[in-house]
Amino acid sequence: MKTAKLERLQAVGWKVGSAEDFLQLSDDEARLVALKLSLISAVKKSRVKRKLSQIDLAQRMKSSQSRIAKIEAGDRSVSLDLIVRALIASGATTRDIQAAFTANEQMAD
Amino acid sequence: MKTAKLERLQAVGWKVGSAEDFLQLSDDEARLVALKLSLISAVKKSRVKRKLSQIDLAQRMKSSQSRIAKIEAGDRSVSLDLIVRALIASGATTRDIQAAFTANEQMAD
DNA sequence: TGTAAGTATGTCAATGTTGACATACACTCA
DNA sequence: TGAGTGTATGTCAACATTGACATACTTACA
Repeated sequence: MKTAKLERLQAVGWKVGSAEDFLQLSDDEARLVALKLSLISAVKKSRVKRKLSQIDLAQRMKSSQSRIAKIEAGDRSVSLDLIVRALIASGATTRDIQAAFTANEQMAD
Repeated sequence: MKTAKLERLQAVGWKVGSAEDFLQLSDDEARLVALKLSLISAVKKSRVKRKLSQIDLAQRMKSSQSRIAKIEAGDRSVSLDLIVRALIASGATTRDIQAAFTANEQMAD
């Protein structure tokens, strides 16, 4: 983005926007979505690997079976926070989490 | 947790709870907090490295300067979602994000 | 000193996320 | 068939998070 004439305008503000901004935002958004998907599949993989039912996992993280189902279904009412909490509660190691990110790298861009 | 006499009781429910549950929850909580802190410091590192002001970064992710400040201050009104968005928007590579997790591994357990 | 750029903190209405619950669906076993 | 176990989906009041704004603090530079 050209920072020429805009510098004075944006001052304290910041709502400038441009096609480039939009494109980058789309790209970033895509990266975030891909990351979420990777972590989601890691949750299910980790849970099943440890032979935990959705109810078991829900107990472990003081949540409910329906929430776990929504996590694994990729319901949009589920935050990244909750996904990572589920991943940790499912017994996933830090290495497992990193692996999910690695898988994500292949999907991104 | 012993699944003996409880099996019948929990049935559809799942609010059983125990000292072990509590301890594990604390541990999981600690892991999540440590992870957040790692990502937060990665955000600031990445932003500064690329010579972006908080306003610059805010523009990139359609947020506001005050939110970026709160992210970096570890304000508890900030979600993991927003931290990761900031990390991505700051230009951090997937490798950078992984590095943040690696740093976290040293802090965990 | 002053002024400009960057950062920090408090507030709040709008929006997003949560556990909980009901209920439906899928599958296995007897 | 029916009972048991596990999973999926819709709903909602309570609670959490958001961008936006005002304003204060901090440096650096002249």
